[in-house]
Amino acid sequence: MQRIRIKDVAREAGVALSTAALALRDDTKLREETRRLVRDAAARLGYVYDRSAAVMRSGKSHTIGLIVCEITNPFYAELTAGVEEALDEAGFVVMLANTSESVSRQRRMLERFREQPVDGVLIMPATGTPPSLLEDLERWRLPHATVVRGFRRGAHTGPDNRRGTRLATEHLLSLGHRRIAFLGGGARNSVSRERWDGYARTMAKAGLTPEHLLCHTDIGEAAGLAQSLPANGPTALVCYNDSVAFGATLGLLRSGRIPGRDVAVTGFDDIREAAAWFPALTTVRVSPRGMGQAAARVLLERITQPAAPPRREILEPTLIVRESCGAHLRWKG
Amino acid sequence: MQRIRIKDVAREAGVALSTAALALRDDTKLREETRRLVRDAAARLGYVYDRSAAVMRSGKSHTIGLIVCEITNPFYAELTAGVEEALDEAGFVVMLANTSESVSRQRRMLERFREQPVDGVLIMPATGTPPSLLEDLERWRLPHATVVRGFRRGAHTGPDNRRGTRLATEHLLSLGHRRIAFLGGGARNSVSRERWDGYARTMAKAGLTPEHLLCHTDIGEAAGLAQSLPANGPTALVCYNDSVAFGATLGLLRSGRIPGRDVAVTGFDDIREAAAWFPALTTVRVSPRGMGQAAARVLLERITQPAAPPRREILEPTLIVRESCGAHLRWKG
DNA sequence: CGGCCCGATTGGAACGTTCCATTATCGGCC
DNA sequence: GGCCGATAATGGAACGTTCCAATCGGGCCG
Repeated sequence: MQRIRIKDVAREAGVALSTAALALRDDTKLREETRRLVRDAAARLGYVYDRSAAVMRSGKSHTIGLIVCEITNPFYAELTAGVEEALDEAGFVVMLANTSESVSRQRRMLERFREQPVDGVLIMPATGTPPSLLEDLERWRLPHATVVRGFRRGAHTGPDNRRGTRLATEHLLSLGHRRIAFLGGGARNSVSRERWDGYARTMAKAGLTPEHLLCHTDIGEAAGLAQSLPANGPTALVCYNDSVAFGATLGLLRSGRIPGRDVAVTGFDDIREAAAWFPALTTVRVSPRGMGQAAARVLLERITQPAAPPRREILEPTLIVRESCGAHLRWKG
Repeated sequence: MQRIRIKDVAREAGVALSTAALALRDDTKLREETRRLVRDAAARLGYVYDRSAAVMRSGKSHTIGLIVCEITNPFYAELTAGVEEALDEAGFVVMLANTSESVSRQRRMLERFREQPVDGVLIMPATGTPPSLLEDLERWRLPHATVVRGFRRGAHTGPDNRRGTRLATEHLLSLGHRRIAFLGGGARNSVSRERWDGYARTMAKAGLTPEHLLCHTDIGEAAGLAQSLPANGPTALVCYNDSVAFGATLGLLRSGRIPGRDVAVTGFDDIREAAAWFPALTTVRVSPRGMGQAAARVLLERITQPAAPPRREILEPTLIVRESCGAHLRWKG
């Protein structure tokens, strides 16, 4: 009992090989009756479509390569889920590569995807990725798009990071804070730069000096920094993202301070855990899942219309006011 | 300027097609000199290996399908990272499918993977998956293995869940707790059953009655349950996993109780955030990343030796005592 | 009645590798 | 000098689809 091919189905149904192939694709060039005939024969024999042959002949694999900079980061995990969801709907499958922020691993995986039958790649560039990567992809004629982190050129989907931290900073200013520090974002990538920038500009416009408390996107590290914050230090923290904000609140708790009451904290991303947090996290919502879906659509557009100019989709973030900024305490007195 | 094939490289190097093919695979049947000749020619022309043809001819894709029940769950995200890491090392690529605990979506993806050129599938079965799935996979002759959640038969890698909750429960008993409840694990899958079982048996052996506070694996839901816990309720909570434990501590904080001091809490999994938590989470470590790597190896073994009996690898969990169980307070007085 | 067009079906090449059997070359040995 | 084995290289079929051009009937029109 060996594998059944279209040839066998054709013989069983009493039609030519190409007719059977057409029927199995449900091509309307064939009479409905013929199609049913073939379908039945296929079902009887237990025929299973062999994509590898189709891929080789047609050159389309209906597969895309997804390069994730750090899948254990809840934000990127959620984004990945969105990408996968949208691509599945379009009949595409995701090949996953987690680079763990390693530029060399990213390079290796991209070279593999070039050989692999992949119709395009969606990239969240590892921190420190040289912009020349984009040129390579273009030279390779590999359809591509970036998400969250991006370059000046090329198809891209991401949040308006400057606007996001501006909203958070303005909110804290409106609550009366003056010593507001920026926590996290020590990485050299576009997101770090833009988020810092939105905060710094807003501070400058208010006539205040920005202050950068550098740390990586790591709960433990952020917690340590917040814990050792002096009592006469900043009264509010604009955090690089939710994970850093979580760390900040934990650090404050450790040092006996209640986040929201003693020091205001804001996040960025609004990952799932943010609403359930203690205190519930005031944050800038960008909807990672929605962004993943949008990015998938942008890439699919590149694949189906390679000649069209690459689309750049900047999503507007919104400020979600909860408890960690202390706004709710103003009403309670 | 069209795509370069082996044929072109062969002509450039002045050798036969099959010689060039052999050389590009660095086959030792060829003189080193010939291999170099071909390699140089390939480099000169910018030859790119076309895997789709190789896959079709050889029947091996060096690709596996990974079915994740919920990738936004940090535990599974970490596990996915481990799988990807180990497979990459073996020269395999991961096709990702996130089922979001939907049995029908899982079915659909598996059927797709059957057509897709995939050498095997690694599955974290969605809650409610019928055991007949295993029979289907066997009938399809698709090499497979389960991780974390599994069935009675078949290749499997997972933690000793019973032992895990037993360790946690025994620890709480040794700290003097008597009213210990089990929180979470409302899902109908093997993990839920086993973790509950390990707790319940240990309680019974100590002559105490087990108590089940049911909720899904959701921080918000767990927080709500813990928050509304009466003052004369359980003094300790054995949680289904770390996420539920996080929820529990947040809920306790909300109701003005300090987890660890007022109510002891233990988790399960030891995900990354557990150590940084406030209070640092006492939990059962299973090392999701290591488990992912182990599972990948088990599946690869199935693929390379289909005739061998499927391996079942049960990993021993260890109790990591931190602060949330209150053990550290015993010394401080 | 013959030619034409249209829808339905067919035949066969092509995709770019891998795999297997075969040939060529050469040195050593009886 | 012919035979053998080993090493190095070659030739060509095969994998299972898709794609394109060709064929086949039958109805319609002039």
